[in-house]
Amino acid sequence: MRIGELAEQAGVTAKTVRYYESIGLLPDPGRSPSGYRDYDEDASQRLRFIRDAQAAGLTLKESRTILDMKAEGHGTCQHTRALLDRHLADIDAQIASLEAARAELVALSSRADILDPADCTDPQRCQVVPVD
Amino acid sequence: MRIGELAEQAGVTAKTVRYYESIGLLPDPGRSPSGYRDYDEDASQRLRFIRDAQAAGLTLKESRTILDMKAEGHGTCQHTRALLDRHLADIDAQIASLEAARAELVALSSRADILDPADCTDPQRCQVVPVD
DNA sequence: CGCCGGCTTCCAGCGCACTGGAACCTTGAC
DNA sequence: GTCAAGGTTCCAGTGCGCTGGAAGCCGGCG
Repeated sequence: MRIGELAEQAGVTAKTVRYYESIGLLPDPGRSPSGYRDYDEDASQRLRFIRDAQAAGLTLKESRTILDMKAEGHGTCQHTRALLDRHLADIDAQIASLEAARAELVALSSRADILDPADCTDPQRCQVVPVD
Repeated sequence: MRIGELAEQAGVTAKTVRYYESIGLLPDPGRSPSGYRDYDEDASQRLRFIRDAQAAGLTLKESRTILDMKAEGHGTCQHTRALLDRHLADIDAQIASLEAARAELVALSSRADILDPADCTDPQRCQVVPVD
């Protein structure tokens, strides 16, 4: 598949895909005779893993380390194991934080439900809080 | 309390606190006669909310919007409500992503458990994967 | 009294992850 | 043939969230 299709599948832009390639996060793909990049399902999976990992707070560099690990089969080594476990701990901490923030927002939101909706009639008042 | 104590309570640096103040995220605190910033419990809470919100993927600007909202009591307005709900949706999506990434890492980690630990005896081999 | 850690301001720079834009080429539909 | 959509390279710029460092002031201890 071409870069646009790949990018859409993973929910990124073609620019981002080229950027990932430039920093070595995605391997150089094959090229069509005309010079277009040509991707397979592997690339798509790899890209999706990167997105997930990134959502989990890993940097691109860290994602790369893990992907390299996977590729080289060095899963048994102490320090790679430690790296994984550290990230797991990070992720768990992040999930906890997210849930705390979520609770905070839910509280705010339900307070919005209860309070007098009459306050909302004046568009001027709503402008007070800048949304951008 | 002084800036160092506040910072430590929230797990940030004093520099960060001053930076937050400079972008209007924290209100100007009172000052001691000698010019030192003087914080109360409110500031500490606000700072902790910011950290939580940030962990949830909100930008500092968005945190500010929400805090302003809270302060001004404009919780009932349609668009502030929408803002909150949008963030809630974001957070839920992020939790899902985190859990996917978590599963992925757990799988890698447990694979590390199962595989032959004999591979780990040679320190050279472990160097193959750069950790930083 | 000196000293040191912590505070003050101000300004510059940095790392990450893109993003925009110029200039040009390819593909496929009409 | 021509036209738009989408591909190519390369380089510079952007936004976020800090961070470092200089130069100097305050408070408490020995």
